[in-house]
Amino acid sequence: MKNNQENKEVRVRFAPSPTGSLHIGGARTALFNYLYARRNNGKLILRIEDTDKERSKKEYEDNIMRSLSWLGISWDEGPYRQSERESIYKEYIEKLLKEEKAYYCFCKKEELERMREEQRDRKEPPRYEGKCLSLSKEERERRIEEGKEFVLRLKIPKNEVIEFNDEIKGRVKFDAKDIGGDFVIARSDFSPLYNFVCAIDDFKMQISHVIRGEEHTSNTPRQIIIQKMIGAKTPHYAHISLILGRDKKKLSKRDAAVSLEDYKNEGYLSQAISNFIALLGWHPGGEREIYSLKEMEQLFSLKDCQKVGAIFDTKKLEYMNGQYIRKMNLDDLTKKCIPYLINDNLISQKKDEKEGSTDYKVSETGEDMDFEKLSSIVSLYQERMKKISEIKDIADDFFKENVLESKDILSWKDMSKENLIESLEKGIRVIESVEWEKSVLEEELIKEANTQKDRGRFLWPIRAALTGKKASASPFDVIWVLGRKTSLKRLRMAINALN
RNA sequence: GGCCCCAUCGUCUAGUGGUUUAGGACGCCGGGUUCUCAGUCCGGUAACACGGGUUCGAAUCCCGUUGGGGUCACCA
Repeated sequence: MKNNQENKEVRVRFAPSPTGSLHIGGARTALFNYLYARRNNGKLILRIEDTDKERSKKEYEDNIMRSLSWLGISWDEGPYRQSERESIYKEYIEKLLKEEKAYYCFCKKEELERMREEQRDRKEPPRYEGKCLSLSKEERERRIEEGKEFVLRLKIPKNEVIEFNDEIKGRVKFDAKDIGGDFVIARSDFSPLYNFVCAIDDFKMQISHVIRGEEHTSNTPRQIIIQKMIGAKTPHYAHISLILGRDKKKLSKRDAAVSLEDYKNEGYLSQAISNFIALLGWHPGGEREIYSLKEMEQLFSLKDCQKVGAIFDTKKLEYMNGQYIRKMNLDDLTKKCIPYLINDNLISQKKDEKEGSTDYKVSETGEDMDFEKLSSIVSLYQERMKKISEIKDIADDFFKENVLESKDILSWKDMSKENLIESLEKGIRVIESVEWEKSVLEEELIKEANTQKDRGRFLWPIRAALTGKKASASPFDVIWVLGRKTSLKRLRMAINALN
């Protein structure tokens, strides 16, 4: 006999089907389950719903688990795979058949489709009317003998109202006659279908709370019926509102980036993603909106979940990601930036044949570059990045031989060629003679800039010559990071370009 | 179409009958800092879908209308 303690244990599950990579919606469902388990000292079970053998792929299963881990979601049990539990389902199918709660159906697909169309035309809800229910035992056996294709259907009790208390939506009622008739629970090879395995597994795994997307609301009465038939207790249900695309429809593959891995690759931080998607449909109240996973684990409650779908707005995600990037320590940020620089062939990792602090090589110049230098480059853009991937575009000039694609970039307001050259030459003189100390460098450059009628006349050409960009970090920072030698070289190249 | 669910600024939301001239955040606009772009600081724009009730009082409760979403497979 189970004691109360055991009955009260919170057990939730995340049950993805491995037919695609983990996407934003699935990630949020997983997150809510995880948070709920943590908040209530419960367990999270990972269950792979791979009953569709055609569409299920191992690579997707791997992707899902990888993405969950990346997000910081860990599970306490599993992964269980439904493909490995077929004997359990078979047992129940046979039991139901024996008790005549399920039956064989030999109707052809085309036949059924025609029937559904007719029902639709008559403006009736499409449902299976139970044609094969009346087949005699002999007839049934004869057809099986003949090798006729069949499926197994569940005998749905008529005139019954299935009611459940949704933890988010409140009381939800379904009329048994509205759930589509005697639905199919297994194919002819006895391989079971979703609603059936889901109900069995939630029971077998003693799931206390089923937290899943709203699209499953209408499956709930079917699963409750099955649970009743096998004498299982129904778990609590909570259907969370959907994440919508810009078109206000369920977020789907059609929407730009939906796979979590895409976001990871673009340089979103997992903390930013979990924070952001959690707040899409959940809010603990008040005006705060930056929460760590740990904090959310303490605060999460189904009561604070929104009933309405939320549009996925990338702008705010970007903002939030920028916030998290700014909060990172520089070494960690640099480590995250390096793969993007390598991938863009701006730098390469040196084979560690020799001892030494130089770990990287600049592809274009062949120059060595150590981690410290890289992090000083990254530091200039920590406040400017929204996504890590931006580093390769925003800071590429640090890894190039010639940054000046066009001399046009050098001009500032109405300055003449002579004026520009003059500014660049002044810059060269300051850099050549100044004591190599960042504060002194900045001081001297500003002093020089202040002799102009506007500082831009001095600073813009220099910064442009140094970076080849309209937008960048300040010339002081750039010179300091670039170093005296490279800075002078670039300024001279700019003068040459003007002449 | 049947069934189910829902409805506060463009978006995410706070708000659970009076403390609200409806608060915050993103976005957008303007300004300060500034050679540029960011960042940062300051300010502004903008919403209770509509109509009936209930009540001394409704964004908050009830009903209806409209609108939106979900779902109706031998997918999950």
